[in-house]
Amino acid sequence: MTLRLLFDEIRSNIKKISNDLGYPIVEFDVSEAAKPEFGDVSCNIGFLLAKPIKKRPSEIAEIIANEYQKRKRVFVSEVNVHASGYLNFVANHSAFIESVMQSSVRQDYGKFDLGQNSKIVVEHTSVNPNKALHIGHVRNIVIGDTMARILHKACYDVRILNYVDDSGLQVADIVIGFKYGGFDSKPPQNQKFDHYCGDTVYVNITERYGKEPILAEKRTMVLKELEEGNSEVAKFGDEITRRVLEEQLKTCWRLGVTYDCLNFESQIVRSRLWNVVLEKMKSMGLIYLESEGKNAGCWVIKSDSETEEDKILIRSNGVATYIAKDIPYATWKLGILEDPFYYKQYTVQKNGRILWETTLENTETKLNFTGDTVITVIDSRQSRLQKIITKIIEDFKSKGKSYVHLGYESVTLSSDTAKNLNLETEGKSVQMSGRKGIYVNADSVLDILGKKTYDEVKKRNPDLDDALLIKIAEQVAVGALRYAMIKQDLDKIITFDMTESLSLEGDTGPYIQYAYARSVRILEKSDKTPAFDVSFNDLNTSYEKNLVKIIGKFDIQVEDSAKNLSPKLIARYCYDLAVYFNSFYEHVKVLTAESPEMINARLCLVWSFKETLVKALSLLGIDAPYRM
RNA sequence: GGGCCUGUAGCUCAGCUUGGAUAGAGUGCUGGACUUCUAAUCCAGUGGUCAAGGGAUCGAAGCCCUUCGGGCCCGCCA
Repeated sequence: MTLRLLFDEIRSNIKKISNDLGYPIVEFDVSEAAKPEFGDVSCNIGFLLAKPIKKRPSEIAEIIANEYQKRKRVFVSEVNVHASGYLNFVANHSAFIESVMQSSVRQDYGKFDLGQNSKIVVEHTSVNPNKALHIGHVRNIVIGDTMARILHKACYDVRILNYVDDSGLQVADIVIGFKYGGFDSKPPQNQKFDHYCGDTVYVNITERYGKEPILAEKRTMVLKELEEGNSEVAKFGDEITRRVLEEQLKTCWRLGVTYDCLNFESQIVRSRLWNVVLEKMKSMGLIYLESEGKNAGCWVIKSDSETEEDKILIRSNGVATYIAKDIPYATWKLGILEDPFYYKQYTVQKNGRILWETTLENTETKLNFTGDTVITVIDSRQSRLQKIITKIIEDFKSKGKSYVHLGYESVTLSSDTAKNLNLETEGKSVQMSGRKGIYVNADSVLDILGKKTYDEVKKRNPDLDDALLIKIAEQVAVGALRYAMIKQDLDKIITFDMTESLSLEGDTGPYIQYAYARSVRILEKSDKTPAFDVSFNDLNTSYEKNLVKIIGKFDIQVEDSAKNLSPKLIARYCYDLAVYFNSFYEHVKVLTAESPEMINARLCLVWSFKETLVKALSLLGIDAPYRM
């Protein structure tokens, strides 16, 4: 019995009692008690029935409590009425603890069958392949990757996609840099190619457009050639794109992120999927040829409201707009149209997962990366566009809610960090911009964090060899960055400050990892293997009870997080686990407990905690080092 | 002008979906705890007109309306 089973029992009993008493049906809430002194579980049914049956909440709670006493109650030891009107329950300690301990050591603990193996696509990252990933991209990547892991835990069949926009202006810009801007396509020694393209070539070329009209002229031409795909420029563009992509992926893998398939925009364009979608939209009457007004001669999507502008899909000169690349891609992800692609293996990733890529050449390999539901992780500046796509897809599928835009607010740079980039902002934070060179690269942050944690781990663990120190430092650096990017609500702006992000205390990834290392250490120092076939009744301090209770909540957290597409709930859960463990650690001695039985019982609890934490952290993509 | 998001402690944020018990963390500041399973820790104190006003409710940080402050989006660019 985890907490969920306790809730379920109380819920069904109250429902029965209320029904037997002839009360009207109300949507009452059964939830964890707000404070320990109230008990373990609370129910608000008294408040809800107060009006319909004209009794005071506490009076109703009293009646139900009396009735509850008469019923069979296996997992509830006490039913109390609070003067406020709440109905409070105390769990049967021995039954509860026994069940949490047993279930928490199971390999699949925390799993909750919400998805019933239905296919779900998560698309994230999707960074233009002309630059290195900066910390703003990291937020996207971490949200997408974490969500994918949580959905998998909630029994969805998850496919992860990364969309490579290799035919856009940004790629054209660096192609121009190499072809006409005088840049060598070999980066200076020791510099990653993506850093070189983004930090040097891209920033330089966009700056020169104003002064050198010849470069600007080349732009349109290069862009066209990239889309069409047969020219020498297109081949060169493809080569450059792939070199950048490879370096970007290295950063993603460093963060513990993997994918199933890379989708190249150029191929979507060249596959002519757009024409099929267009004809279908015309025949379904989803788009209109405007005959008058400022949009005369354009195919448009009519807006619902009067104030919102219509969205142009095809210009009066017959050329499709940007959104025309997104719509066929969205239909492809949902498997609405016949798949024009073949697939070939890009690489095998570190975790053994094969990464595929789309191709238009017939490789005789047909795979399926579509889903019944598609989640697209894009920052909320794209909300308007995503709303249009969602609407069109709904018209296509008529099934509703199959295309979900998971939006999030952007990452800005604090004024201090901006100052380090020679940018004076008068104390205000500033939006990042790849074009203007205002950003902090993900690799740099990880390197700086890694250096700091390396020194710290070495100081604390002088006995460890260097290779291990480096590994631990990297795990802590990644943990710190991933946690910082995921703990906050999606619609809050994250202001990134380099100095602040180096803090590893308090509500941080390393704090949680540290709790794990402590638990491992206890188990390591004990010469006994914990035996679980005993009674745990003696674990009855508040520190122990709290820890058991939080461990017992894991599957509920997974459910909530998956249902609400809210990855931060798992981050908070990990933090709470660590807080309760640290408190236990300081107040309750394990290895020097009063009896061998007590030592064993507490070792079991530590083991349970360790297993649960490592599973929860893995949903965040954070490794837990055993020493730090 | 329209749309989306946001405003809770000095600072950074939980809580708001689904109204209910004394509004919680981290950080900062003050003080305390290492001969002890790792002090990246723990414990105590400090700190709040939940932006403002109104409404419905027995009851509002939460729901509705208005106002104000902050951010983002609204091209026959991508």
